[in-house]
Amino acid sequence: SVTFNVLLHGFCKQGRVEEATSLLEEMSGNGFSPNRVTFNTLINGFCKAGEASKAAELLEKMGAEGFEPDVITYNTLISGLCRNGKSQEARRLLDEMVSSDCVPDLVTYNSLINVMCKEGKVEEARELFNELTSKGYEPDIYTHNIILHGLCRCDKVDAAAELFGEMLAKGCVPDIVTYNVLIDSFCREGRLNRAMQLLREMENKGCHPDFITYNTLIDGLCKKERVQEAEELFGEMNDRGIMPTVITYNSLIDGRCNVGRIEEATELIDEMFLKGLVPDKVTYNCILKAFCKVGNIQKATDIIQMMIHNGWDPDVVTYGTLIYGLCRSGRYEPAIKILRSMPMKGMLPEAVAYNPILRGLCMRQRTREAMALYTEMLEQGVAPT
RNA sequence: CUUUUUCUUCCGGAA
Repeated sequence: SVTFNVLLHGFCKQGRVEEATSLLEEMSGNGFSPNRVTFNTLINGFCKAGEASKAAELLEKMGAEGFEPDVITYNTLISGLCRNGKSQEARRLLDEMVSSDCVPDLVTYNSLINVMCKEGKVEEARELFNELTSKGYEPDIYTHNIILHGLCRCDKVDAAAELFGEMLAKGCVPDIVTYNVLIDSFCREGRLNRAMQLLREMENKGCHPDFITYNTLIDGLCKKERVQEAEELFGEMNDRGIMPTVITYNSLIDGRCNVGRIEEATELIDEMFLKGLVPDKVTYNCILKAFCKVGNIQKATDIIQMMIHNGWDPDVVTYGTLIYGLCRSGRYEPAIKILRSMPMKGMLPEAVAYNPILRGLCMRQRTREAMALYTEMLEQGVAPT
């Protein structure tokens, strides 16, 4: 059954949880009995696929088949529920975990610290981090990376630098994630040269950059409109045999678009297909935005068609962008029409979708229509920004 | 054999 669990894990890692589930059912019919690891694997699979409720159902089923959840089960669900925005349920599970004498381990604490950071409660996270030692746990590389990332993301760069120093002093060796976090942080601060320097530093320390390192730097350079340097780095990445991902291309595409190289950006889509990479919604949304900005509604519509043709449903961002584009071209009626069609596609327009229309109407002395639309927006329960 | 950390479009947060 170890072999079978490995197989299930493989399916889950590829996001094919449904297939994993049916495979399990099939095997159960043939007399195979799942163990705790089997359940843990599937619970994790559902969590990662964004189906937290199905994961919770599996917990029930697991109990019904006589398996008590263990630390790993709880850890998986706690982080999974939080990722899916169900932190109150996670809280409940944590209590259940403690009351059922299942002792939280370092992984549990790392998850909790991470959630606190993601919720913007970095101070609270730091407190828990400091309490770890007295609880008998030594913060590991995960703990440090989580806190470092949390501090960087809320611009507490000095605190982050200090922690990094402490980390080194304690003999905790920075790993590739640590470097990636720091490089990203430098990029966001606009200190691109420092970020590039860190890339070379990590190599000297024997830590080899991976695709995330390059993606981070390429995106950072693109955001600063240093697209040519980003392209050079992209070349370096290829030379070293590090395969680009969809995210690499999305960054480059967005970068080229933002410096007005829309045609060249579009060419990258073809290149992606040649490399076996499948452009995603983000890819199309980037190009769409570029055409909208220059008021080319025809090309904008074309790209949406291409997106649909390749099997992607336009999302809120797509619609928001198109509405923005139509407004820029003064075409308010079609913009409003699209806005109104959104609920039929199962999407509730947010304020972002209304804003360009409202702004445009106001600037064109069509305040009355703007007010009517604004009232309508409030009636739909959309919060103004 | 299973659980925790890092990268892309829109928005938000802060001002």
